[in-house]
Amino acid sequence: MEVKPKQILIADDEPDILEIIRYNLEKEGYDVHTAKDGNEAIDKAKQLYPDLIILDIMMPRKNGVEVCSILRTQPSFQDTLIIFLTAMSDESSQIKGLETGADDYISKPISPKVLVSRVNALFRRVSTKEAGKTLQIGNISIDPVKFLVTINGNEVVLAKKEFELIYLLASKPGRVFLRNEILTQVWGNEVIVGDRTIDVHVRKVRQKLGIDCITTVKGVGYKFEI
Amino acid sequence: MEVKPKQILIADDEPDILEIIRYNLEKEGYDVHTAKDGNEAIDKAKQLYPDLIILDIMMPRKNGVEVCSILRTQPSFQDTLIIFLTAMSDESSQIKGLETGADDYISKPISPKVLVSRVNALFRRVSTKEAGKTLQIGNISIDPVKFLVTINGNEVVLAKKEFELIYLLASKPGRVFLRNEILTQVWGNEVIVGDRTIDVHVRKVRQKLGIDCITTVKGVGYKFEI
DNA sequence: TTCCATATTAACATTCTGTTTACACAAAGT
DNA sequence: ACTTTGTGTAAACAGAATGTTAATATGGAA
Repeated sequence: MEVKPKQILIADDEPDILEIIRYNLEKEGYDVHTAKDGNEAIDKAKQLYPDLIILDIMMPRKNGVEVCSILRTQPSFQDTLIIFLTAMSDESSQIKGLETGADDYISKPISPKVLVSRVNALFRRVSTKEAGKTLQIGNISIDPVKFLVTINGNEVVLAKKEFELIYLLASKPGRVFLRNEILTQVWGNEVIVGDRTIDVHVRKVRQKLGIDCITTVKGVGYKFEI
Repeated sequence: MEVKPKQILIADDEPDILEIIRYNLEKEGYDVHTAKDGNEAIDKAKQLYPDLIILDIMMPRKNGVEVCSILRTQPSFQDTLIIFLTAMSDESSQIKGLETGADDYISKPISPKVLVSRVNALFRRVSTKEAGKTLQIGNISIDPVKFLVTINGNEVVLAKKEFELIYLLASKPGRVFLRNEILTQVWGNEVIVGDRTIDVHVRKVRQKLGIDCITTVKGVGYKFEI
């Protein structure tokens, strides 16, 4: 299975820092996006749904802690990884950061080596338990390795996009995914497709699976449930 | 996910101050409304139900403290954030302000930086505990992530507006929401709809839930209670 | 290249939601 | 009793959102 590079969003008001981080993370094979203040970070986060967000604590237009708590209130960012950048001395923000729901923090001045290893470690930590795993919901299993959906032992073959769609939805059964969210997660954030594209894929999945496990929430999005 | 920008109402009789504040807060991404005296502040507050009200202490036609205590007597403004603007020297009003039920005060002359950070801090304080959470009242649970209302384990599917309505009411069980308040919270303050619109939605919710958890308070509004 | 499956669009059909209209009903005031 | 005011209900409608189908594009494999 072709693995998309992880999307990382970095927010810091110092362009130099931004570039150092970008350089080192892109070298590692990540896709890096940047924002220069808190509000831009929020906007881009909602637009990209990145896998990891790195937030400087001290930023204009909403500091890192604020951005973090705002994002965390939304279901879509409940499980997004967040790392804080803190001034070395500032211990209290470190604590506060972790309280607010950050997954890690990195002290400035930044050592590229530390940065990269922390980021890798974080992805490793979640990937071991989360990603690439066969989902099992009721009598349906979704195996991303074999690229196979099985219902009561019957194998169903899905096309790539169809599979990614059902895999996304099924990764959090019950949770509603906004159309926007689905678009960026499955199609990628630069691709622009028409309104009906999602529907058509949903339809095909429903059709192929034969059972009714994708529910429409009108005006909102879709969710997986049996 | 669509998030409405926070609504802020500012009341001050000096147009310059009004504009400075407006400029800085709009830059932060907030929606700003203004009033030039105490009475206008009250009127606009009741019309907008803003998330935050910034009141100058010295104003014609009811000063800030008066406005604050008047608003605080109404349930609808019990949880609205209020900040006072005070003259630097005037310590007694600061104390009085906090006694009256303000959440913070800012000394004049105003530093945009201080202003913005105080405002952000205030929102952060409340946002961490409030938003996006599953409500649980008695045997009813209202889950905005799954977009689902559950009564004794039975799932009830509501349309978007219906859900937003019940979620608002249930967010403060027992508290009466004025019709106006419901309109601005659920429909938004620019949308104009007819008188019966709320009723019809209330009716549909009652119907779908099957149990009687929305109480009519005639001449006033509705409240959630079991 | 040609073939084939997949992905996307376009056009149209369908469903559902939100809103209004019209009227019934209840409570309170005169 | 009559009027006024406010809410409940049902039906009807417009428009939004989604479903469906077929046609077209795309891209990879033979």
